[in-house]
Amino acid sequence: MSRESKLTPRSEDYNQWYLDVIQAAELADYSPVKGCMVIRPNGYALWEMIQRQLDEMFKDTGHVNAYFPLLIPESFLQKEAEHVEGFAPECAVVTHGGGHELEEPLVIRPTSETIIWSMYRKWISSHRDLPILINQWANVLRWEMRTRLFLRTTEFLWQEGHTAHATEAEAEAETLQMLEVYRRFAEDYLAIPVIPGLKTDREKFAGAVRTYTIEAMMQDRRALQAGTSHNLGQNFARAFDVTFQAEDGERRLVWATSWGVSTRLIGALIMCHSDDKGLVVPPRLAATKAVVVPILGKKADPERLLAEARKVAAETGLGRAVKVDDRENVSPGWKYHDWEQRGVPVRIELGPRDLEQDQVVLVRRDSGEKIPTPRAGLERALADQLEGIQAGLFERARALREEHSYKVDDEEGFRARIEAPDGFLLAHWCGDEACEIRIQEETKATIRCIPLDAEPEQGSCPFCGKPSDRRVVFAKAY
RNA sequence: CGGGGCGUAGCGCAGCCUGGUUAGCGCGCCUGCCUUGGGAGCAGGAAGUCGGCGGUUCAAAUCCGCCCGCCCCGACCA
Repeated sequence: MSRESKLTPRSEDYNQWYLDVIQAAELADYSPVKGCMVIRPNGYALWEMIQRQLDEMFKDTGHVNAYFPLLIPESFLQKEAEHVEGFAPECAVVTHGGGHELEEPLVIRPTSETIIWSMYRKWISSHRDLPILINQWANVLRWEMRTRLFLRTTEFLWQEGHTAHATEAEAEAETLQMLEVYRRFAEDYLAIPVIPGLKTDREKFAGAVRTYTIEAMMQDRRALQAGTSHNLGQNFARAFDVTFQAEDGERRLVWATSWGVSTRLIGALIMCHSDDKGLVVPPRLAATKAVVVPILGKKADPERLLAEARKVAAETGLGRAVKVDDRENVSPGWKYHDWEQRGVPVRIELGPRDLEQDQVVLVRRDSGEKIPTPRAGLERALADQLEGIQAGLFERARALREEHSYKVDDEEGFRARIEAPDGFLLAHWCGDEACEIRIQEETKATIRCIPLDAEPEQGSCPFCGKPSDRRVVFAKAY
């Protein structure tokens, strides 16, 4: 029996459980610098899968990748009023280089709008130069007061798309298109159901006209913003004087969007699917989709068993995504726990008895179900199980969200519901920021978004009683 | 920045209150034997600036002071 220390149960301390899962799966480690983290190979593999898929989706929608520099002249940040107000406090500033104090301090990018729009000014002169559809994969740095692995770290990896358009309508269409790309990615690959919606002015990006978001519910029923897409209007074009000559000969300001997702998605993935045994990775995102565990022992010729295990791996048709655990110094039971902690979707057991019966035993990470499977039909059976897991994880997460989404119509009901164990509160809101602030101060709940598919419905704000024509999503958030 | 907790071997901890030879324990690690269908067993072994600096003392992991770091909880944010 095990004498290993187990993970803190989710039910006991969700936050500690989250940290335990990360450690047990070797996803990340703390760096010597406060607030920064080292993304270990297992964690980086998840990021690579995210990158690979999203990059395809970006390119399918006409975008190209480029790279803009890490260092930005401090003055650039100050060109857009709201933007500077939003980011100045959390910027790290380089003041020295080459042993001398710099003439102008350089800010380490907290986001790249300013450096990019300073370049767009050079690149755009005619309507024929538009649209510009650029994305970049990069690191950014924000001096956060409080950090949490993956969810909020001082430095993080992300992608930021920055597009320039001739018309407002085109920019809005782009903003919504990318939100939809994010929604599809989150649901089809991360298996995380999300609510696409509009942020309130209070919650929107500093410098944006409108911010759209996809909001997800974690297993502790708190909300997590998983991606954002901004319609920047002409704010940055104005700040950096970026104009183009239209067909009619007139010079006009360019319309802009930006959109991004970050390594925070890995945090979402962990908090959405994992369990008391450790990480659970949706098959489509798993670099290792299956692992063959040979049951070595005296009952069968170990050499032969190992050779068969390797054959089984080949029979899965998974290529690099299947591993054979041929370690001889640890028991099969140890290996089971080891791979479960790492979230590998399917374990393939192969022992002497299986060998006799020309079969393997598939074990699902999500349910623990053991499925004896003939060798002959392995590839197909395994593919089916992987699909089943992918769909099952999404469905389970969706069910949890539905179960914990409540319509509330009065202040008392609102206050009662928002106390632990929380959930999404679908309530009317008058649209007044003062009311929004008051609700946050008194209940800790924020408006996560105004869902895009919200049906028009007459009602009244549960706090001030003023009329409202649609429900919004309130929740406690990460 | 406030509140709480913690710093002793790679990890988790005991020892500290009541100072006293070579600072312990579990896991992990190394070697060998033996095992292997849910975290095996035996034997041997390596591994420590006790977070740092200063003070008290014949003597400090232990008492006192200052400092540093990290984690968790809150206010800001993706």
